[in-house]
Amino acid sequence: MLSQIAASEDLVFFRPHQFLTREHDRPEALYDILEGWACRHRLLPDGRRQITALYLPGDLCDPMWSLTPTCHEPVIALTNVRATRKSLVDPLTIDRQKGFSSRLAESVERQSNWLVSLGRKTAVERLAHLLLELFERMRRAGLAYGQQCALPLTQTDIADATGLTAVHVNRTLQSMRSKGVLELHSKWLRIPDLGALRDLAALGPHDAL
Amino acid sequence: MLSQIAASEDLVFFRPHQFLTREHDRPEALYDILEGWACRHRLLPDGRRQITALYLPGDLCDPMWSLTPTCHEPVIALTNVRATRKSLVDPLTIDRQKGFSSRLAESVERQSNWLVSLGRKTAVERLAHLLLELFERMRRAGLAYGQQCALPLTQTDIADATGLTAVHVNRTLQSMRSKGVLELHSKWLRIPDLGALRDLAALGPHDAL
DNA sequence: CCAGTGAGTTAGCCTATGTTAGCGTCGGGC
DNA sequence: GCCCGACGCTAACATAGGCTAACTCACTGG
Repeated sequence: MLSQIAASEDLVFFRPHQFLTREHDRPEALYDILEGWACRHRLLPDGRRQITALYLPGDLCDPMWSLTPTCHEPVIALTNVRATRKSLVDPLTIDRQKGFSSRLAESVERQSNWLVSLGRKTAVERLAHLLLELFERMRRAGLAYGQQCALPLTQTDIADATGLTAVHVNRTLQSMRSKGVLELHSKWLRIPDLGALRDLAALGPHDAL
Repeated sequence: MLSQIAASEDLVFFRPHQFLTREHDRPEALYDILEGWACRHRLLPDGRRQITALYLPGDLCDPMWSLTPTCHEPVIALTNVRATRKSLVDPLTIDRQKGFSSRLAESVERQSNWLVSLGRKTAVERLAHLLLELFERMRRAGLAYGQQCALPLTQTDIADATGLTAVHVNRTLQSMRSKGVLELHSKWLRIPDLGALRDLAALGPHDAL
């Protein structure tokens, strides 16, 4: 039930629902994801759940831990995850990490984007925004093939990331699919018309993904 | 990427709606607010608006600019603001600033709290949460008097911070007022029963404010 | 083989919240 | 004194999205 033994000093594996980081841990290491997806989330006392960040292959989870004395939100695997563990013992090693500060900046900006999405966007806009973001991140990670990529989230995961219910995510995805702006079957996403999806996402002219 | 706050400090003033920082500026200075309130926000193409951070006296706006190459969201004054301008000059020593990293950490954590609030909480919970947070911050800044403090936001501002409409904020505040959990008239907040308000805010057992 | 589980799907009903519109008050500028 | 624009407030109506509950498929394990 706890994490499996590392195959080598740095390499670690996790199964779905396993914790990479527990709440209130003092952050001692960051995980660089090689394969699989993970998320950071929060549970309200009555069980409502909000996913506050998604981690894809190539992501560090979470760069924000380098800023805070304690992890206020747990990180869990959504799929099988293979990662390398980067010790935080010496903060300077992290600062020297190649690309660390740009990853941190991206992470902070994405959090703002999500805030706007959750606060002011409709279901269609939130889904379009999320799926575009994820596709773009997969593309940058070299994991997109043309207009397609893997998307190993359940509809419940998507609901918890977008602040909707799973039922409504289903309804909304159906309707988007029937309009031909996206396809999403069996953990596989295809975006026939990127421009159309962007229009649906209510992005500002300067919003990057 | 990290920048130092230079020794030189200028006193500056802003009027309501004036920009402290414009979108897409390269951040050259942070403002330490001495008096008045400000916010960071974002506008969607059709005019919907989301406030992504609030700045009270004693706050630095925005510590996050030290992480990003460009300000992706404008900061504007909500009231008259008096602040000192801290120039960002030397890229290596910002973390020497007294209290800077803890301010940054708080700012990052608050952003997560808001994300959960916008994604999963009801109107009552969001308002309770926001007002508690603001009261607590005012208290820490030495600006609360017993169970009261100034709260110079319009109901429209509150709506844009909580992802609700001004009309619904009004309705909900009325109902909370009639239940005796808070009073909010003429820019002045009173919280007769802090515990009751906390219960309404759907906070986790470990959520600080 | 069967039972159990997780995921996607659909339907019907329900309510929290949005929308629109209008009213009254206040304070500032002229 | 008189506008005029913010702002708070209310009411009537509209709807996006929540809630509950089934049913279907895999898939898994015994």
